[in-house]
Amino acid sequence: MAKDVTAEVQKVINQVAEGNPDVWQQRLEEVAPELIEELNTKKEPEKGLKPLDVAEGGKVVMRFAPNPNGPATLGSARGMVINSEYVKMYGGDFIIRFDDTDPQTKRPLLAAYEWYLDDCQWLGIEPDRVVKASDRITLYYEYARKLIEMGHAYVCFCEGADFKKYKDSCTPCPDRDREPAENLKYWYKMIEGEYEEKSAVLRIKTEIDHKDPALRDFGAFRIIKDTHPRPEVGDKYVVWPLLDFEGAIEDHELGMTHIIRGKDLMDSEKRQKYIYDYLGWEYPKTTHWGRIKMHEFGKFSTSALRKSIEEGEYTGWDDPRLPTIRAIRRRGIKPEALRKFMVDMGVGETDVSISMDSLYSENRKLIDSQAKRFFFVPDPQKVEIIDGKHTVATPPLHPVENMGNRSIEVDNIVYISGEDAKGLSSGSLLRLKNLYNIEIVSTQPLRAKHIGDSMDEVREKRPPIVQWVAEDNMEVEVLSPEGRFTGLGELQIANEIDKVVQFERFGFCRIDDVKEKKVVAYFTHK
RNA sequence: GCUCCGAUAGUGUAGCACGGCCAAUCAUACAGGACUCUCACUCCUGUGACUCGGGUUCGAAUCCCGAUCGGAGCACCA
Repeated sequence: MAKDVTAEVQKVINQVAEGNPDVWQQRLEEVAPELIEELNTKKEPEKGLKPLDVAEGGKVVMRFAPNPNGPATLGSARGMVINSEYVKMYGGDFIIRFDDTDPQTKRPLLAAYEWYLDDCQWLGIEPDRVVKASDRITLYYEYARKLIEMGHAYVCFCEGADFKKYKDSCTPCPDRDREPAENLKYWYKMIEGEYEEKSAVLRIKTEIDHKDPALRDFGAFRIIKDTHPRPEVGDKYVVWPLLDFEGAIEDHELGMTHIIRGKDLMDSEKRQKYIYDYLGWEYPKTTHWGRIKMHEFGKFSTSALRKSIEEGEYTGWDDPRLPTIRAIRRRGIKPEALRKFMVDMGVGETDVSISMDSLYSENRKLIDSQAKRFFFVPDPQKVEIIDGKHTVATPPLHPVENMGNRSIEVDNIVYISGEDAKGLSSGSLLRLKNLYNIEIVSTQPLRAKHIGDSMDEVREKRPPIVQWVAEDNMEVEVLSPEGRFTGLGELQIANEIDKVVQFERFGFCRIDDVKEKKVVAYFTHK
């Protein structure tokens, strides 16, 4: 019977394949014109984030769970933005959870807790709840006790290397089959501090002969006798949960519906599912994303960076050479630009190596109409204008927006950039932007004569139009990801503290600090 | 060694669950042009990709198998 249907269908298909498409088109028009319409309407590509697997009208609880052992990076921004964006889409709660359960190798930085919240706020995100794992250690102990009693966890006294041998050969370690009551006794001794670091571990029983070695009896708690940096916690505890355990318990306790995390934690999920099964919980829905690397910034680890900062190689966590949110902020990038950048990147499992170009472009569009224009001359070269008379130049503060003009007094000395001075020779013409035209008469030293004011001449002869700075000026230092530029700038820059301006033909900068005759600016982008 | 992922223009992304709307989307980059007293902004035009090999099918970016390449886990890190 079913065979007949297949044959019949095949016959029709062959017929269709043989026929002239135009004929079929006509037939379709006769039979079902509405389908033609459907054929012609293109599928609209969906904008923004892909939908999440959420029940109709259902809410969502999602989290961003950093270890505050350093400041938030651009990678962190992805977690903050995407998670909060989903919560905004579906409604629900966004939770920040500090996974600060390692006072030793990933020791939290006390200030970083605040930094994270501050950066989050800057991004326009209000967390509905903030949780610190280090406040909830006893909660984890409770579940540990339960699992021991159920026979799903045991205290293991093996040395690390020994346990690895057992694991690699799918052999239970000598401690694995002990009675729960006995395990419980050892567990209490553990948390009371009777054992030394590394001498005992609480393990979750999975399957010691699982084909994936990553899933065999994983560690849940270990002993660390370091003091926790948070004074509220201090040295209250000597037994600390590992991420797989802490995260598993918290994701359930906090009612997480969806988790987005790095794909390096895929196995972590498989391990955690044992705990969920034992406790009869339902695992949240998960999505993974790949690693994100920024072209412009090399690889860096938080601990290595911390060292470099302490040694003075970087000015701090907001050094413009670093991919931290604090650095991006200091450079004057707008939070909207960063958000859009992250949303456009989406959530994919491929590791991405992205360049900051898109972010810069996005930001440029946002700030271009607001940024006042000024002259800044890097690597300044003095030019004497032999017949230069006292003049006041009045360049507009913005080429299209009506922001008024600045005024610059000039006598017979100007400075142009080393780059612009490079190609000059006797007879070269130059337009000093918004001032007048000059002709070079000697290069060593640089001298020029005034040859007219009109733009007509400029349009005709097309000399380079360059920015310049008068004799009465300010020293300007620009800190950028590529290094440090020093030069001269016009006096009015001093009024723009904390603003993003454009140094014409140089790039956008945020004026960070103004002292007597000296300005420090952070380079935003070109 | 064992185990898991992934692969679309220079970069990032859409399309893949359900094969024909795909001579493949959008952004950025790059090139050319318009505008402009900035190399900014804006506008126009152009460049540029389905990793490879088999298979299934009338038809494959989409399904299947293999290879290659890349990433990750097997921690008393997160």
